Amino acid sequence: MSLNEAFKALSDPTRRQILTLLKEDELTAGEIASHFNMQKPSVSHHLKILKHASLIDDERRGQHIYYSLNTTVFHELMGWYFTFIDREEKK
Amino acid sequence: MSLNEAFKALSDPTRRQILTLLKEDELTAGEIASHFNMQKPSVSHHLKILKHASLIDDERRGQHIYYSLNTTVFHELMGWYFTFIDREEKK
DNA sequence: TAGATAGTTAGATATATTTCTAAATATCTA
DNA sequence: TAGATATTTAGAAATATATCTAACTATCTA
Repeated sequence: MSLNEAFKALSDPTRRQILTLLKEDELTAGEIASHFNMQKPSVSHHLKILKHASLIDDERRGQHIYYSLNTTVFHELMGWYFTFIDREEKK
Repeated sequence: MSLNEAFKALSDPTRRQILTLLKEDELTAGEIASHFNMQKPSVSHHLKILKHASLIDDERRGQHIYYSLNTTVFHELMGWYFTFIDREEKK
């Protein structure tokens, strides 16, 4: 999965806030939605984009779907940013 | 300037490539534009967005405007990402 | 199996973004 | 100062994105 999707996914403030919520612990779709002033289908759409970018994982347990952070891509993104910081030391 | 602008600016592949070009050295608007299959006004628009997000600086020298990286916001973004990676060590 | 609860999908609409062409501004040089 | 070069601004068109409501799917429980 290209970082392209991740950069796109991270460009929306709602999606970044969802990730921030998931830093603490996994949450169900409903719990996530309850944090926002937005209808559930809209939140569901954001979750889909985050999942597509591999920034989160989902797992159904009974009636609920639990979402959790997947940090693999965060590491890759850090690597990308690091190439910009890194060059300063070479000067 | 909020990181919001930076995240938005970074969501476009052309803009990320402009930043990558500027890792090597400062470049004029024309030099940057010559790397893309796109008219100059479109590149100029991307430069404006990067500048607005404080990801680059510009400086006119005679007829040319030189663009260069401004790494301050890169550091701030790294900090944001780090809060996601960091929590893994706490487990 | 019917009803309730959790969540997604579909489709519409409003807004934002990307790109283009044409025109304007800034600087240099003969 | 006129013409050439570098770059941006303005405005239009096409595409993408975010959000909503209505309807659908999945699971649980009485």
